[in-house]
Amino acid sequence: MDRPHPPSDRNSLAQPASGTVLEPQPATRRLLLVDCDMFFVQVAKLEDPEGLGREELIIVGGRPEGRGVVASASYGARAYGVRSAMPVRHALRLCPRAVVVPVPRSACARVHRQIRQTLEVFAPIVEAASIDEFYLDLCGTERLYRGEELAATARRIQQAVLGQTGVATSVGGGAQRLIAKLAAEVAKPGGVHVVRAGDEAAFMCRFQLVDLPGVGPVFAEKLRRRGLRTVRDALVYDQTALSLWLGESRGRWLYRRLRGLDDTPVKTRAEAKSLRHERTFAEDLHSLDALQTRLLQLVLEVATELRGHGWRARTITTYVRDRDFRDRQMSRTLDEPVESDRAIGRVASALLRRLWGRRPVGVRLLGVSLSNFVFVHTPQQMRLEGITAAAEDARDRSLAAAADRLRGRFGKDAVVPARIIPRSDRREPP
DNA sequence: TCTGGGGTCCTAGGACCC
DNA sequence: TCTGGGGTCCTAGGACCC
Repeated sequence: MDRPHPPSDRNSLAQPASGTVLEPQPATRRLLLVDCDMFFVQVAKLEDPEGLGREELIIVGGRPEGRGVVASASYGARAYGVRSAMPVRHALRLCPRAVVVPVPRSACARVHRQIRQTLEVFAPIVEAASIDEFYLDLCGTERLYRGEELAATARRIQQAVLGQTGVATSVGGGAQRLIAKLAAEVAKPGGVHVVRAGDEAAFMCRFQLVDLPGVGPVFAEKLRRRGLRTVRDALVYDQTALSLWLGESRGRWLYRRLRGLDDTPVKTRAEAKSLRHERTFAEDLHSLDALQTRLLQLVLEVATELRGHGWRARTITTYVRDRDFRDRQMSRTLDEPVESDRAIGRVASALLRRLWGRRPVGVRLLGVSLSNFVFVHTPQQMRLEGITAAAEDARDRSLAAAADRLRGRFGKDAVVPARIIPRSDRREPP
């Protein structure tokens, strides 16, 4: 992913450390970004070809009466001014005839996998940057494609995705991820745009600073206060000036980005680093009891997903968004990773109690996040019995596994524990 | 207009260790 | 009495992305 703060600025020409294998690198990379157009809307239509498939005005997001926002809108609805992240209520005022449907999550995940499989036929490295974006590195395919123009390859890939999954895409191409990403924006909707090596600097000059991935509203405002709105405005400053003003790492990052310099590799994605489940309530919750009840459901959801991956987690985070939109969180890292509803629930619940104690005001959103994962089959460090108490034991784990099996057979509401948290907290986690 | 849900990465201070 | 330097881990907050 493109990041505002790259961890290092390694010179790509630097000699590798001894022992690393030298791989021949082509002079310029051939990268593509395949971006699905209004992905959620397309998937919703594919799922319901006779109903939604015939509609023109579609908003995918929360319920019309709830607190949801627009996740994706059809081009018809966008013509009325509907945009992503806009509250659904507001969107419906702009476009009252629009049909509102929830995000079809499982179908999106399925279509995502189908698209990836299609792309893997064309490129040795496919990186899913999000649910609807894929970077392709066509390294080593020069002979296979017999010198075919990158734009022609891109069009064949586009056709294959459409033919095999029914999803229309826009494709950007170039020698850097940043360039491919911006080229895909230019290509929308449904086109292909490739920037030739050497044309990057000129290509960048057509953008506003806020168009650059990694420049969000806060950073854009800071730049605007200096009178900088476009890439062209900012190009007159050298790296020293930008670093003095923005700090070393951010200054260097912006300097390179303005010029289209980006040697971030395309890599197959590693496993997720965190999992979270959260809920925004239709009405703010005003009591710890009510929050604890909702917390248990979230713990159940996120813990089930954790076990589905075959992972355990060491870090548990409970977070809230207060009624005034202030976000707060507390986390706890255990000495040993856990996976059971009971162990995770005990920690999450204790954290919630502390959050509430510090600021007992109405809560609009509650969430539980798990991170610091360990594979279940990774050998655990020996524990000194009697010195530290385990956060969970074999019984907790087998109970959780049994509940997972029942939910797998009879649905997710088949087993709902009456009480994950013991009334007396005699067994504090270590 | 009143702001979802699921992610990633960065910063900065403090604890702790050598 | 006045006080090193570097590294890692944990915690809380925040920007940003789709």
